[in-house]
Amino acid sequence: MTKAPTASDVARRAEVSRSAVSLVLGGNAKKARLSDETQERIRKAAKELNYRPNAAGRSLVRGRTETIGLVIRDLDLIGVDPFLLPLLKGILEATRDQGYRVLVESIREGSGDPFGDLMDSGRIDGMIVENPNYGDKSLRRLIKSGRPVVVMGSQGLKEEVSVRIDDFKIGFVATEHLISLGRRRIAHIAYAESGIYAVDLRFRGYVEAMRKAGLPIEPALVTHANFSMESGYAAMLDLLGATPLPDAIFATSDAVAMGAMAAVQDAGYLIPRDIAVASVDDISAARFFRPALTTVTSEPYASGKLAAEMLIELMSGQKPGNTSALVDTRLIVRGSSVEDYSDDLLQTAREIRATK
Amino acid sequence: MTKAPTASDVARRAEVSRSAVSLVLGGNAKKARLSDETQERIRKAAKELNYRPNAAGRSLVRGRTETIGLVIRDLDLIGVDPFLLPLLKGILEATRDQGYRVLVESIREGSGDPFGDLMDSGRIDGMIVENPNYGDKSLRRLIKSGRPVVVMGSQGLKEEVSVRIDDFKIGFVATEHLISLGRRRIAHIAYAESGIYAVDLRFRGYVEAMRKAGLPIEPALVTHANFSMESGYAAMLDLLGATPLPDAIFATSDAVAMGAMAAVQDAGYLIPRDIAVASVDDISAARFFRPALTTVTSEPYASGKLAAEMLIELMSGQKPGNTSALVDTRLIVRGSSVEDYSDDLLQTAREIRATK
DNA sequence: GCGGTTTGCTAACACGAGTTAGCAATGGAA
DNA sequence: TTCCATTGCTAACTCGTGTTAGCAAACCGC
Repeated sequence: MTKAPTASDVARRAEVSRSAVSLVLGGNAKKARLSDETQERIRKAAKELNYRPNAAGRSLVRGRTETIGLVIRDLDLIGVDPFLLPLLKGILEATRDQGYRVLVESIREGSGDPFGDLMDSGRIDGMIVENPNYGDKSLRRLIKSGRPVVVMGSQGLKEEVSVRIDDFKIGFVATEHLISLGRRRIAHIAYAESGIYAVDLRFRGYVEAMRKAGLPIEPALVTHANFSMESGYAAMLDLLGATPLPDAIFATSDAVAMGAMAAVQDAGYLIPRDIAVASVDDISAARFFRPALTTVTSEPYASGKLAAEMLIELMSGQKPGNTSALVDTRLIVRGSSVEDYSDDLLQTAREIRATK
Repeated sequence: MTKAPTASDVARRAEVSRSAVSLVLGGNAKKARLSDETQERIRKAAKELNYRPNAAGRSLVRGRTETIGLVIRDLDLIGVDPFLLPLLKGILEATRDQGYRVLVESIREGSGDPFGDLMDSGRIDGMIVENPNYGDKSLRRLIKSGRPVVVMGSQGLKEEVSVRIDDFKIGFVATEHLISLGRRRIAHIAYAESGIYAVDLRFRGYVEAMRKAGLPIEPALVTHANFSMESGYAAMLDLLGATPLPDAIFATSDAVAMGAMAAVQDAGYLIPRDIAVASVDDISAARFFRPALTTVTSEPYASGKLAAEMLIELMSGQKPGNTSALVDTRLIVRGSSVEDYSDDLLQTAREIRATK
C-alpha cells in the first residue's frame, strides 16, 4: 500500500527542483530552457517511480477537472431501460477520445439545488442532462447562469444548448404508419411521469396524426407506463379491457412495447394481425423479438456522442456553432406492424461470421 | 458565468478568518470554541453566497476524493448488454447512500498500466472491476499492492477482494436442467474472448454436467459469440448447420440467447419443441420474450450493490470480514425450455396496476 | 576587464480547502 | 497585583500541481 509518488519525489530522484519536473512533464521545457540532459534525467526518474500527476492538485491550479457529469433523472430508469446503453457508450467514446472522464449521477428529487451542487462541486467541468423534467428550477437556473450544460431533450430556454430528436415527428410518424396500415383504434402508452418534454411531444405527434386522419382520440385508449417492461405489460392489460379492442398500439419506448407485446400474446391475440405495435428507440432487442418490433430510432448512440462533443466544445469556451442539434430519426418497419416483413438480419449475421 | 464562491468569499462576508469558515462548516466549531453568534454568521454567509466546498481542494488535503471508479472491460459491452443496467444501478445506489460518486471508465487494451494509471490518478479512492480478463498484468499488480479494489469475478489471487457468482454451478445447473428434459445434443455458445474467469467456469460447468450424464462434448456443438444479440444470432446459424441438429442450447448470456432464439425461429424450428434454450443473467427482457427465457440469474443488482458496499468498507481502512462474497444464483424455468410454463407475470402486472 | 546577452535552473506564488498551534483578551483565584 | 485558565479567534502550515519572475553562471564582443 505504497503511496503514489509526487512531483517532489521525482525531483529528488532526478536532483532537480520540483518546478523543473512540472515544466518538463508539462511540455514547457523548451520555454524554460532546460538542457536536454536534465530533461532526460527527469523523464527517466518519472518513469522509474511510475509517476502520475495528481488530478486534484492539477485541477486546483488549472481550474479544470477534465471530467464531465452525466445526469440521469432517475435511478430506476438506469436499472431497466436498455436505451441508456448505447447512449452511455456514445458519451464514453467521445469523451475518452478527448481525455475526459465521465461521472454518472442521478438526481435526488426535491433536494435544494442538485444541479448547482454538482456543477459547482469542483468535480466536473460540464454536464450532460438526460431528458430532465421540463421546468426544473435548479436546472433552469444553472443553464441561465451560462455554465457548460448540454440538455438531451429541452427546457425550452433560449440560453440552452441541446441535443434533441424531433419527438413530435416521432409520434406523428409512428402513428401515421399504423394509420396507413388501415388501423383505426390506435392506443397510446405514454409515460406516467408527465412533464418530460420528449414524452409530451410524442403524445402531441400522436394526437396530430390521429386528427389529420380524422380519427378521434379516445381517452380509454390513452394510458400510461413508466420505462419498465413490467409497466408496459400492466398498461396493456388495461387496454385489453377496452371494447372494442384497439387494433394498434403506439408505445413511447421499446421497453414498454415489449412488455405490451407479451401481454397481447398472453391474451391470445396475434401481432400484428389483431393488434399492430410500433414504438420508439430501436434498442438492440427490438430486432430480435418475434415478431420484431417496428420502431422509430431515437439514435441514442449518435445522440450521446454528439452531446459529448458539443459539451467539450462548450467547455473550451466557444459557443458552439449550432446551440441546438436535431438528431435525425427514421422509421424502421418490422414484423410487429407488417406481417411479411423481412429483416436484414441474415445479411448482418453473415457479415459477423465473415469477420470472425 | 460567475465563478463559484470559495471559503475566502464566505469569510470576507462574515468578517471572520477563512479558518473559521472551514471549522464551522466542517462541524468542528465546538472544538475550536467559536461562539454561537459567529457560527451563525458564517452559516448565513455561506448560504447567501451559495457556497459549496471545492472537491479538488478538499481532496488534496484530505487525501480522499469520495469517488470510486467502475471499470468495464470493453466499451462495446457497455453498448449492448442489458445485464449492465441493474449492475450499474446497484452500484450507484449503494455509493450514493454513502456520499460517494461513480466514475465510469473503460480500459483501453494493451496500453501500459491502465489500472494503475486510474487508481493513482488522484480521481478515485477505489475501484470496482467488472469481469476483467483473467491474468491481466496491470490489474494483478494493483491488487497485490493492496489498494482498494473489488473484483467482480476473480483473478484467483489470495490478496483479492471479490464478488463472485458460482459460475461453475451456473453452467452445471443450466446444462443439467436441459439434460433432465431429455435433451442429449446440447450445444454451448460461449464468449469468443476467452480468458474471462466467469466465462471459462461456465464452460467447465457445462462440460461437467455433460460428463456426469455420460454425454459426449462435440466440438461442432461448442461455438462462440461476443456479448451482442447479433453475434448470438450468427453463432446459432453455425449451430443450425450441424447434423444432426442440437436439441438444446446453453448460451452464456441472455443477450446471446435472444439472438440465438431469433435465428432458431427464423429457420422454422420451434422453441422448445425442437430446440430448448437456457442461458444466464435474467435481464428484464428475459421474461418478455415469447417463449420466455429459461435462465440462471446472475443477480447483477445485488452483486453491484454488494461490491460497492465491500469497496466502501475496504476504503475505510478495515479489511472486510469476508474477502470473497459469493452471490447466490437460481434457475428460473420458463417457456424456452419447458412447454407449459406459466409465469407470475399477470400477478405482477396486477400489483403494478394496484399501486397506480 | 567590463557590460550585455544567453543559458540553465529555481524560489516563490497561486489554486481551495482542512487542521494545529498559539495569540490576545477576559475572568477568576490567591 | 500576579498567576493561571478559559474563551474566541486566526496565522501558518499542508496537500500536489502549474507558472512566472528572476538569480547565478557562463559566454560573447570589444
